[in-house]
Amino acid sequence: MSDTPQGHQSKRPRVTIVDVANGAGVHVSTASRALNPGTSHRISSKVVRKIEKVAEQLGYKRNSLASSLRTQKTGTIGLIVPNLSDPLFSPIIASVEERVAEDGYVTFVANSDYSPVKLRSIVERMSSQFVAGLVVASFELNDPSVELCLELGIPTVAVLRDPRHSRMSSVAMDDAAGVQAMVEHVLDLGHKDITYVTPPLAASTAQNRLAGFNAATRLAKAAGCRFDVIEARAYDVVEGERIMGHMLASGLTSTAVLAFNDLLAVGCLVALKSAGVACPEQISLAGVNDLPFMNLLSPPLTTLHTAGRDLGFESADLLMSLIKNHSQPVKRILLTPHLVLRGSTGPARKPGSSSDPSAIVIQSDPISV
Amino acid sequence: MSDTPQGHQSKRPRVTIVDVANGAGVHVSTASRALNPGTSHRISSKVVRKIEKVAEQLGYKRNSLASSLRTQKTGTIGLIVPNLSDPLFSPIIASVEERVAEDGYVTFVANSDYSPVKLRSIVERMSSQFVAGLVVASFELNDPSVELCLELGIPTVAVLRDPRHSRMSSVAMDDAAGVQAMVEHVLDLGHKDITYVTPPLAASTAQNRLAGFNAATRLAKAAGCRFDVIEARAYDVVEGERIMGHMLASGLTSTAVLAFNDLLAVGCLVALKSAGVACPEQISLAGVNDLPFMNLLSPPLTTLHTAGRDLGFESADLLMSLIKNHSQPVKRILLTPHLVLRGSTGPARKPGSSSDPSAIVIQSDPISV
DNA sequence: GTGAAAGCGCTAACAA
DNA sequence: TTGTTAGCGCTTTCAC
Repeated sequence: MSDTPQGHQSKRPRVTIVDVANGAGVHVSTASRALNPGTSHRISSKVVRKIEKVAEQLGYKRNSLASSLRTQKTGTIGLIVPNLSDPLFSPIIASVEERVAEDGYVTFVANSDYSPVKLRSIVERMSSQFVAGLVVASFELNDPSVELCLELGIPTVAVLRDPRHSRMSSVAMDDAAGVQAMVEHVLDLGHKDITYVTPPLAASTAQNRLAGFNAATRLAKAAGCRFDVIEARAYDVVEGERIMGHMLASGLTSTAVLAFNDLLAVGCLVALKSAGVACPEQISLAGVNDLPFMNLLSPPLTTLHTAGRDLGFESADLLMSLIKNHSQPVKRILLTPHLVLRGSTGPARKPGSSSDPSAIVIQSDPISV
Repeated sequence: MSDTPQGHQSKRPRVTIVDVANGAGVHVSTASRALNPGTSHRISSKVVRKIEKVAEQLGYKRNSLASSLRTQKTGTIGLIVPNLSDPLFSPIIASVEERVAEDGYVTFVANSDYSPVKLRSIVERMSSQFVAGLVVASFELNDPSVELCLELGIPTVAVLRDPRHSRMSSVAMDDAAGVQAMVEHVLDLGHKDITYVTPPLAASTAQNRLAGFNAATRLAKAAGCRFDVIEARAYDVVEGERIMGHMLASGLTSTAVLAFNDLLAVGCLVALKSAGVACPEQISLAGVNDLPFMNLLSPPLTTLHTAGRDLGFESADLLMSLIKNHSQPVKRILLTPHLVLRGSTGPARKPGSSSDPSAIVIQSDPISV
């Protein structure tokens, strides 16, 4: 990092509040009061109008740096995500930006790259920029940055993460319930041997989804069903492909594979295709998030819909109210994901039919893109 | 917009440079010089070390607001895109953020929502926040904000847009060449009747791609080929679906349809599927951008790859050098898109075979997901 | 309802 | 090499 960022020099010298005051023949303090919504009522409306007119003519723009320095308040909020390129975060970024803009705030974004160390330094930097608040999608389980934010006194909302044992408000999906619903869906389809692909349990989402899977299986295990959990090393398509390849090579018996997210599921799908295993006829597959285009894959992916815009909006909304009233009770908002049933899950293959592709009866009704 | 954004109150009063100076037994100005990379060499290294130690112990963080107010320089740059939710911009956002972070800058993002009016107000707001520079993906053709940025003296780089007749630097794809290559591709496949779907010509990309199409067709028209251009009203999947539905209904004769972008192409694909028209056997289809998952559609989409990360990196890099040296010559960087051939384009159907699906010989070699 | 004056925290002349 | 002083542009007591 170089340390000497430079600014631009405006061509024309900037118009300051002093210029406005002079132009209107009043004192700066009067101009300041007139130009601030909170204090303009203390000035006669005649003078206010005059000052506003002069300000308009001169093209006066308040210097927010000076204003913030004086008031110790800024009109900026920070948004931190673990991976700016993941399509999952796009609607969250967009909706947070929209919601805070309603209250006159602008948004800083930063990428923590799934690193708690980077996250910490971003939080510190944003704190030193005096952000009014933070929306963070990057907290790991027991992430020290949670406490850091709390100690720094920065209003903070965790999104898509649930720092359960802290005093931090959060907005997340009800992961456990969602996965549970997904397990029930495949059980309904007659599957008796189900594998769940989890990523490393660093994030609360990973834990919650696994908990949902385990909860659902506890009931079904009595009925003689078989359940497996396999741990992936990452969250992406490549890893999904690797892990499904691995499973197939080592004699996968499951007829249904549920993945932590769509990216892993898509990777699994790719591996199935290249191994010549039919989905859903031989193996049913499902993901989580309902990313764009999941409805257009072949087969279209059954998944849990994550309402990104709702998450972003709710978290930004919560942050705004937190900023207005610091001593608000901690809130923990859980949105319910809904099951999106598509072509990648189907009836379990008949017991007795081998996993030899040639023995499989193709019985899917093709679901169009 | 409410007008009174609030900041957070730190629990502990902040440590200022005065505290550090007192702690080290030196004057503030000495502390300031010691703590600034640009001036620390003027202080004896012994004192520098002492001051750094005290700063460290006290947990001093420079107040960037005060610093910026004094120096008229900020460590922030602004990034403006027309649609934060479009996957096309994700890698651009990510790579811009990464590149400027290397030089110690943080990134503001904002969404112009394809509105020149909103764009203008965002530019003004960012200017009043003293951004050091701007990367803008939202400029329309002859957008007045181009001149505004230039007049305000803000170093600005247009990305994915090419404000040709202005003094603004830009980084974009060579759209004309790309589309031309795409036309040649389908001509090679034997297509003699080709339709290009363009959006409204508000953006330079739209103009350039159309120009590329026209240039390519001029040559081929002599050979008796037929070319059509149809104008869509938007850039998205829904519009693609609508327009293809419309074309089919009004007796489309083309055997190849090239769309302005992948989203429109995907929409076309959806419409083809629901109309029972085989792609590519009856109609070949291609897009532009190579969005995530385009390789996994059925059929996988032939498209032009837009290197989002490269675009973002190059534009941020250019901006950094522009900030360091304002009087740099205007640069216009063009990246060459490459053709990604997949399953959605195939040989033209035999002349004489009707457009009746039942008469079509299925001859695609299936390309796996 | 308006003016006077102080100061947010920092850096950059100018001195010494 | 270090200290002195002024001031970036704004808001906010405190007077009147």
